[in-house]
Amino acid sequence: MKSKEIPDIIIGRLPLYLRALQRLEDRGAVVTSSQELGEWVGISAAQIRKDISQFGEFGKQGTGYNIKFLSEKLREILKVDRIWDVAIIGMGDIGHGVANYQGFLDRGFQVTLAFDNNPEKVGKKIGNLTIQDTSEMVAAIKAADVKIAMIAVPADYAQAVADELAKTDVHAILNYAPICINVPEGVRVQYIDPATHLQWMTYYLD
Amino acid sequence: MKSKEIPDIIIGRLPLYLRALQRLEDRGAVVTSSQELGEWVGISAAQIRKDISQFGEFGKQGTGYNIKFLSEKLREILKVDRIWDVAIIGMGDIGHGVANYQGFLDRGFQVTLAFDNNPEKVGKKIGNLTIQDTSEMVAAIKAADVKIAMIAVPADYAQAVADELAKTDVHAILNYAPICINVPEGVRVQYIDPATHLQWMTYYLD
DNA sequence: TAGATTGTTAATCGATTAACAATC
DNA sequence: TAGATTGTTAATCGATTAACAATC
Repeated sequence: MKSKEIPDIIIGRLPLYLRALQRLEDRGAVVTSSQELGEWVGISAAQIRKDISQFGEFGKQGTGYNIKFLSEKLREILKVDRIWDVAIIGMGDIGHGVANYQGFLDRGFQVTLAFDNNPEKVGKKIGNLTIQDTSEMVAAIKAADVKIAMIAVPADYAQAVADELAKTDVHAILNYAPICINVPEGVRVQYIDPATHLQWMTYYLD
Repeated sequence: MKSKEIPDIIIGRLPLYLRALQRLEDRGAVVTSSQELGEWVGISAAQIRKDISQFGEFGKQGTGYNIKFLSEKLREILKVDRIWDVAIIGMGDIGHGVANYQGFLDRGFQVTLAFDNNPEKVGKKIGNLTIQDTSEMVAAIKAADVKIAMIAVPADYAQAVADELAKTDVHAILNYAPICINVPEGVRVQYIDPATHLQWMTYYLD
């Protein structure tokens, strides 16, 4: 058991390893090596061994890693050996897409609350989810003890939503609004902005 | 004019600067400083100055950066001083969401081609976009001289789509499928996988 | 035993920060 | 001129890679 803090950049790679392991397992593989896993995720074998070894000795010399065992360990480390409830704020196109997204459940998440401030949308159902008014957000999130939220409102409202979320126990925010938000100490934010990703690549086009 | 290669990580920050500058401009600001811009994007002032200075001397000592001027320069550097045509492959929920996304046009992109291999979807319209059969993809992308594609098919088909795209002039791929794809030298790939982002944060939750 | 692959250390590489002269 | 802020250099910090003993 290490007590020193693990660099955030290493934490960020674990989900990629887990994702690849799950695919290897689906294919019926039982063991893998840092070499093979590295090819699947596009990361050097040395780095994968170093990353994994931060958390324990999960491999066997001469053999490699047992896929099921390592997956389990990674799920425990990342705390996705359970299902987390997630709230979405903003039920426009993006919010709808995310609410319908089928890829969450087997990776540790389910959307259980949805909010919008448009009275025409409030009360509508998406699957078995009923859209609530944003004015009820803080109370509903507190009551459900939700820790994770996704912001899918226009950029101009994202900071206001983040400020409201600060009144709850939400400590992880996935922000789809194309703007950097300020949050209290201890709250993590991740950003998804397709235009930003595309602009990163056009630099290299001719 | 510098001839040495600019680190990719710096290129990746330029879109964030540009995004913040556009918001500052919307607010009516005329000049900004590395200090202020840094607060908007969550990056140190020193780093912003260093990043920007890789490309020229765009600021004025004692004054800061003219927002309009710097935006223009960044758009030129990133080559988003034009509109790029983009193709989407896979018209499920994600593909639909991306096709309808309103945030592309004023940041340099427009979706002009959409493909799916489901005969029931082929021929349907999304806005003024008609879904074509994936079998026509290579020919259509070549004919339209499209350089950017977004993959929104299930994980099991993503590599096959990438292999087809390798036959075209597409050199930038935004991959929504939760899998790492192999592409030829010179082709760039960016990934968007919300579950991966969420799993990065659950580590820190309790 | 021989072959393979881990876990770990030391060396390399690259990125960030601090500091300040230049100058608007 | 005095104050402010850039552009840039040198110092620090951290991450990646290479190499290999340990061991399955």
